[in-house]
Amino acid sequence: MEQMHVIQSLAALAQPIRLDAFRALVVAGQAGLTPGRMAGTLGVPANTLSFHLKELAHAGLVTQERVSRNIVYRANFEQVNALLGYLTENCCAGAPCAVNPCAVNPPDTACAC
Amino acid sequence: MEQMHVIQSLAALAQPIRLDAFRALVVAGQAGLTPGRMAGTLGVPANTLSFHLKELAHAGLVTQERVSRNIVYRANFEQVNALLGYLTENCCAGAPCAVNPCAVNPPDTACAC
DNA sequence: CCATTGATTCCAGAATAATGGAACTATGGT
DNA sequence: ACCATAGTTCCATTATTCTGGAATCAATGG
Repeated sequence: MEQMHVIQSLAALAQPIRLDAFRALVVAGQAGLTPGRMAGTLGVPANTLSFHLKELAHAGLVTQERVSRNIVYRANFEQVNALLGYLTENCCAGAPCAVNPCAVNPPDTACAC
Repeated sequence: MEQMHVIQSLAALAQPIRLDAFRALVVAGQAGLTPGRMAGTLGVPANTLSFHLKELAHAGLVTQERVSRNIVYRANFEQVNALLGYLTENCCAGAPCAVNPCAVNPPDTACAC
């Protein structure tokens, strides 16, 4: 995952409406949610929500699938995991440290915690 | 960790200079780095870097300690872990899912993965 | 106490992001 | 073909963030 893409993902999540929407999708899991539903529960105008969902989709954090009249949005968990891993890559130059001992990082990164 | 603070942390990381600086601090670990060093390696004017470091500090992602003429910045790992946990809280409403099986979440959150 | 080095603050211009009204597209029902 | 519903795109306004020159503050050495 390269720098630019990470920035884009972080920026996508760094906005109240988008963070709420994303977290709702995380909770919804495989079932996903439609914009209509989200607009209702989050109390956001449809066009504004659409704008923000596009940001999330563009960052690859959510996927869209049309189902008849509706469009179902789902959180993209792989993308989130990749993002989390990036932040602690090579932490402490390999020395034992305070980062989550259960290793967000894949084994090939230098972090030994 | 509340919503507003999470937004602030994500926004702090969603900027190229700040993400570079933060990752450098993550790698540096307990030793930390001074603004002077970072300005050199990152190729950023001192005042601009200072502005960005303040953003990171304000979000609680880094700490500062004065050591004689220098100020040593260090990454705050606890804060990062809290941030990562927030993103996948209650994922999939408790159903088994694709989120990191090694559980970024503390045990009391519903995610069973 | 003055000079030097390391770092921050002040400021104003430039760039980027967020908002919501109105118009548009797509699907399905009658 | 027509209408209703679900979502998206367009656009202009507003608000926020980024940048770097100049001035300032803090600590040390002569």
